[in-house]
Amino acid sequence: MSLRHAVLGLLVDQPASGYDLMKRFNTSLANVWPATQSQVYGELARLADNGLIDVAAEGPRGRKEYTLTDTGLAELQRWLIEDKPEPRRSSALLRVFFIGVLTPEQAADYLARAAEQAAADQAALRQLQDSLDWTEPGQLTVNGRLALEYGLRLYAMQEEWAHWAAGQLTSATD
Amino acid sequence: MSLRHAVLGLLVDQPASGYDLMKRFNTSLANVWPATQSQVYGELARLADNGLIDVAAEGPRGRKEYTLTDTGLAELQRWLIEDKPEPRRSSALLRVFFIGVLTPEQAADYLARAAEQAAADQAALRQLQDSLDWTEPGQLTVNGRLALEYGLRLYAMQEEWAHWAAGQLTSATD
DNA sequence: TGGTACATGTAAGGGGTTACATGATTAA
DNA sequence: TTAATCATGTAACCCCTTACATGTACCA
Repeated sequence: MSLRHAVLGLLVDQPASGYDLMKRFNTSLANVWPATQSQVYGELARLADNGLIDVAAEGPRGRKEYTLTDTGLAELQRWLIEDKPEPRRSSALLRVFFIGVLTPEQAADYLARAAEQAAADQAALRQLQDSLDWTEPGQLTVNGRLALEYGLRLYAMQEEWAHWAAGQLTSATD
Repeated sequence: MSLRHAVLGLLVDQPASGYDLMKRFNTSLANVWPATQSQVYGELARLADNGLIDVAAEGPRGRKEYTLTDTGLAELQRWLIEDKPEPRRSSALLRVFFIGVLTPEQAADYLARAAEQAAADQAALRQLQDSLDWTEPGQLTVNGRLALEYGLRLYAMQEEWAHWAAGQLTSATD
């Protein structure tokens, strides 16, 4: 149930409406925890019911601006420290498991495209890194840099692995 | 919708009952695509309805042994080649984004534990690698090796990153 | 004969995605 | 005045998890 904690985290020090939050989800968290509008509004209602957030102000067009309560902040901290990460599913790895049903040519092509994709993703992240304004300090930018570096390292690893795996397949076919 | 393709993949060249499949999910695919008994039986019924698998034999205790049909194999191959990987969610990265709400000590502790966890996961995978019998060739073992290597590289990267991130935080706090 | 392994299924509830539905405010 | 932006909400459908429910075959 991490959507709830993503919402809480985005409200730390920055009160926002559901509409505002959607923008933050679509920019800062796009590569980390995507969420849809329908999900966010539902979760906001639930969090308010449970006292983890408050409606601090109402504006035009029915705008409701939410703030984090003490209870909400405590829950966010608890989650950060206590909760164990859930088991991960990887459709990419699942494909690798079954790559044997393809012809050697198709398999080689698949791995080549995987390597290209990883390289492209890495380039896109690097561009994002260059485009962001790192001059003004703040929690999101500092921690965003850590997350961004994780992404860069992940894509680099994926690219190297795909090349290695392609080599393994060709040597096995010989 | 990858569960469907996991089931199809596990049935390639190896007819099985739902019970058999559960064993394969809990061993070969445990770290790649976990599935529950209730999911597997439901999916088998749906796949049979859609003609992607057939009941090839019935045994004691109501056992139904399924085989892949030509349509099923074709669908598996199509998925391998055509389908794009879905956007990934990472609760680990989400935590990193919000690590600023912890005290510096708590944050350092969190990253230290993340590094330890990655090291432990890597060690567990290496043990699995050593314990498996690689002598008998077969698609699953060959491709399983590729997937295993991916896991080893991923955990290594996570460990290195956690150490680096811890360094970033301490230098920022100074 | 009694326990373990084999074997299949259903139900309830949570979370996610897509699509639908509606309306107010602002700026050109 | 009209188009873009702001703003919230609901409904249907799919996937996943947990728990419940039932019964058969085999082996010691």
